[in-house]
Amino acid sequence: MPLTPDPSVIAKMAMFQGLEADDLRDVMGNARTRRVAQGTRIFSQGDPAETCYALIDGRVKIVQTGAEGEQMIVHFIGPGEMFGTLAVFTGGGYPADAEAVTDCVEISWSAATMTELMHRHPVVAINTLNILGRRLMQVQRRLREISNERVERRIARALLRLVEHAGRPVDGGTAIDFPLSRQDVAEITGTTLHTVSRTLSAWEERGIVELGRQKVTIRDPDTLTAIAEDLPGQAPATASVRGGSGG
Amino acid sequence: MPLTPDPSVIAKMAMFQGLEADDLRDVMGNARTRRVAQGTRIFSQGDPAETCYALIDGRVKIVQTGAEGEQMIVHFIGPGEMFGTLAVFTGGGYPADAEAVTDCVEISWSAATMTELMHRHPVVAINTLNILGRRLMQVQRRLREISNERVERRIARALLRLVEHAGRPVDGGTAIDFPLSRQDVAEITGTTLHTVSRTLSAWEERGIVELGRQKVTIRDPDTLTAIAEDLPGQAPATASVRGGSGG
DNA sequence: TTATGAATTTGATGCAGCGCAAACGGGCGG
DNA sequence: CCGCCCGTTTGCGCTGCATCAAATTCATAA
Repeated sequence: MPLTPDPSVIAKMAMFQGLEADDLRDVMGNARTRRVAQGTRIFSQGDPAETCYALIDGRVKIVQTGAEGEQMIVHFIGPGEMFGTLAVFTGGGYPADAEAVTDCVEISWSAATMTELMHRHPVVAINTLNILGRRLMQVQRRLREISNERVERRIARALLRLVEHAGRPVDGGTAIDFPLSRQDVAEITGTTLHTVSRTLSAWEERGIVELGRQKVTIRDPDTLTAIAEDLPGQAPATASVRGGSGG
Repeated sequence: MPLTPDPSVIAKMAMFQGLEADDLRDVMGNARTRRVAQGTRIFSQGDPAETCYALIDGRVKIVQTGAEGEQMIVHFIGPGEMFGTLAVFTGGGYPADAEAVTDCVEISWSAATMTELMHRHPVVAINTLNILGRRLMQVQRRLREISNERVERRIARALLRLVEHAGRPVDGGTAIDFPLSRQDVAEITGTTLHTVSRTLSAWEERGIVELGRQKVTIRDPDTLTAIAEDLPGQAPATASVRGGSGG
C-alpha cells in the first residue's frame, strides 16, 4: 500500500477511461495522496467543497444528517471509486459527511484542478456523467423501494447489495469486508437499530445469516434473495420478527 | 407557442450556458421539435434510451414503476429542463416513464448527437454534470426525509416544493400549475392516496389549503412551512387526520 | 483480572398509517 | 337532462414498526 500509488490503479478507474498515458500523468501530477486512519472524518456536511477524492484502498461511508440529527447512509465507497465530487460541480458545501470505516488511502484534487482537467479532457467529464448517472439511478430505485416496501425486504436487499459491493468469501458464506453495525444497517434501510437487530436475529435462527459484533456473514444468499424478491416457496419470518411470543 | 422555438429559449437553458451563437446553431440544427398532447407517454421505462429531451413548454412527470406495479413520481419537469438524459449517458434503457401532464412542446436529440455535442463543447458536459449533481443531491435529501420523517411532514414539504417549482399566484393563494391528483401526491411522498386525502382535508378545515379535483391551492404557506419544519407554535393536526371523531 | 463503555438483544406497549370497503360528487358524453 | 365514471372522501379494523426501557454480551484499557 505505497503512498505513491501504482499509476495503473488510476488508469483502471472508471473516471479516467479513454485517457492517454500523457493525460494520465497530467491527472496524477495534480493529485495528492494521503493515508487516513479508520474513523477519520474526511469532510463534513456543509464544508465548502474545495476538494474531490478517489479511494485507492479501504472503505468510506457517506452519511447525510438531517436538521434533528437523524442520519442516513447514502453510499459506501470502495477502492477505485470517486467521492466528494458532487458538490464540486454544483458549488456550495458538501451535502454529506465522509468517514473512513477502515484505514484508507485516498487521492484528492482541488475543485479548480478537476474542472480544468475536464475542460482539457472532455472524456473525463463524460465518464463522470456516466458514473453520476448510475448513482442517480441507484438512489432513485432505493427511493422507490424505501417508500413502497416492507422493512424486512429492505434489509434483505441492503445486505445483498453490500455483499455484491463488498463481499469477501469466508468459510461457510460471504462476509462484508468492513465493520458494519446494526445501527449502520438501520441507517441504510431507514429503520431503527432495534428492528434490524430483531430481523437479523430471526434470520440467524433460520440459518440465513451469522451475526457478530459489527459483522454480518451471509450463509444462505438464496433465501435472502427470496425474501428480497418475495419469491414463492419461502415463508416470510414476519411473525417471529416481533417480540417472540408476544402479541 | 411556435413549432420552431425562439433560439433565445434554448440559449437560456442551464445546459447550454457558455455556448457561443455559432455553437447554439450547431445544437439547434441537430434538434427536433415536437408538440405532445396531455397524457402522452413520451418514453417508457425499459425502452432503449436513444433520445434525450428538453421541455420548452408544459409539464412532464417522470414515474418509476416497481416489479409489482408500485409507482413513484421521481420528478416533475418544467420548461427549460432536460429529461431522459440519464440513460443516455449510462447506456441501457430509460429508468422510468415520462408522461406529459399538460400539453407540451419538447425538443429532442439522438443520444449519439448529444454525446458528440459534448465532445465538441465540453462546457455542455460540465453544465450537465452540474444539473445532474443537483438532482442527485435533491434525491438524496428526499431519501433521508422519506426514511426519517412522518407522512404529514412529507406531504407538506412536497406541496411547498411543488409551489416553488410550479406555483402560479391566484386569487387568495398559490395554485399548482398543472393537474395534480391525490394519487400523484401519494406517489411523490411514498404513502397512499387515502392518507393524502385525509391529511389535505384536515388542512382544508384549518384553512391552510383549498382543494379541488386534481387541484391544490396553498392559502397559508407559513403554516405549511411550520408543519414541514416542525416549528414551535403550530399544533400539528395529527389527531384530526385520522378518522375524524373515531378512536 | 476487573472496570468501563459500546454494541446488541429482548420485552412490552402504543399508534401512525395501511388495507379494505363503501359512498359521494361533479363533469362529460349521450 | 340523465346516467356513467373517475377522482375523492370517509369509516373502521388491524398490524408493522417505532418507542421506551432494561438486561446482556463483548472489547478494550487500567
